[in-house]
Amino acid sequence: MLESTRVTVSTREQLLRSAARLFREQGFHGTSVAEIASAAGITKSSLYHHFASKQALLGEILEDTVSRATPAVEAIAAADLPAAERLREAARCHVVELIHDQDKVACFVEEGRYLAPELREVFVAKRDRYEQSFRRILADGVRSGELRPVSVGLASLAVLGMCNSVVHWYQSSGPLSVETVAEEFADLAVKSLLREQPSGGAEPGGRSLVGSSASGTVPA
Amino acid sequence: MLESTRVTVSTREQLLRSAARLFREQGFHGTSVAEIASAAGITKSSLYHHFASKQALLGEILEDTVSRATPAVEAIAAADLPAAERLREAARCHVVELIHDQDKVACFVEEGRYLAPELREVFVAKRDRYEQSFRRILADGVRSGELRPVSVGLASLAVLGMCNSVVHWYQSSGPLSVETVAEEFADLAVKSLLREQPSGGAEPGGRSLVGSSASGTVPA
DNA sequence: GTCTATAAACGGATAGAC
DNA sequence: GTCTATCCGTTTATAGAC
Repeated sequence: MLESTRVTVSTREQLLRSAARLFREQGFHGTSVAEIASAAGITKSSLYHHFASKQALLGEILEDTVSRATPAVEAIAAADLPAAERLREAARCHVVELIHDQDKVACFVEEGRYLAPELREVFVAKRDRYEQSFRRILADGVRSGELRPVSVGLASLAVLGMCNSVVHWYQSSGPLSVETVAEEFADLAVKSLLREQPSGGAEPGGRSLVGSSASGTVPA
Repeated sequence: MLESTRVTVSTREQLLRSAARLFREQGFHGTSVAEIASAAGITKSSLYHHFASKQALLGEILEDTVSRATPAVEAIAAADLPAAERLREAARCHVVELIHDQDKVACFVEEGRYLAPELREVFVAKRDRYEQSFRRILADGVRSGELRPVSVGLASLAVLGMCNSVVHWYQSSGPLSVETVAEEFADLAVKSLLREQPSGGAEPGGRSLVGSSASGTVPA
């Protein structure tokens, strides 16, 4: 590390980024190797010097994603905190990571199913391990009575499905900050499962002064 | 209607069903016209007698879906009921319809973005109109104070994202009934947004006898 | 590490016979 | 309505020069 911050990126990483963006926009099968190479500023043939196949490109995008996200949620799941707080933090972390590298995560969520059988097996195992952290938190919360006695399997899929959907509409150029979205979604996840509301004491049917809390409209 | 129940299906409808199944499994761009025709028991050329293009096939799948689902949720949104009850019913209805024609709805959720620009404009407008029913219910609930003062835009996307995710993992051959999933998800949606929990009075930190309420494990 | 050239297969779509 | 045969552009991937 002789240089302070590297702004240039290796051709290899540039190819991964271009591929992730195009796979997200057009789908894995809707994107040609030539397009990826062109977006990275080289020819199709040169791409094959860096990656053995289009499949290998997708595989590495998914690997990048899961290897970065898994340690973070596993640490949260293992923390010495009430389940509701761990759930909030895990959901928040999930959304933040998702937006941080939106193209690659979108590939993880949407295009992972197009991996060839051999690679897909590994992918599914790693995805399951990631999701296991959420199931663990929910199971803890249900066992302790902190959370409602829901089906842990269903509720985990619901929370993850809700959070993952952010990848389809969030635009960093839009009015909503990463933190706003992450905290709102984490809040929805926790409140949907909490046994007791730490209520302010307002009566049912009471009025609210607020019509819509967040500032802007949400892009389609 | 001289015959009681038609078990045979027109070639045209058979093509739509085959296309929806294959688009769902392999993606729009990952499916060839020849595969669709073959799955319906005819040749590629014969398919072009029924549909002008692969795009037209996708367009009609989406049209089928939206034209069946929209009236149902619009009736619910307009009903003279508390917002929380309308939300529960709309979410339940959404999940039931989604599972009822899972292949076509999966195309609606996942493959609609691959429509050619002209057709996509119509598609997006119809999808927005569908989602508008959810926003309307949520806005009513927030205005009346029945629901928490959340951002209606964000919360609608959260609820729909959560419900739509069912399309990715539900298997009718699995242990979970349509009704179980629909009611659990509707419950999560309502509880995430309700201002006051109609609580049974258990104390926070209390114990539950139930580890996991639904019967079986959930498929990956 | 990048290029030009090319292989070999597959894609959507059409022509025209029956 | 379905077929066989075909057009022709595009696809993934490779060979081999620089």
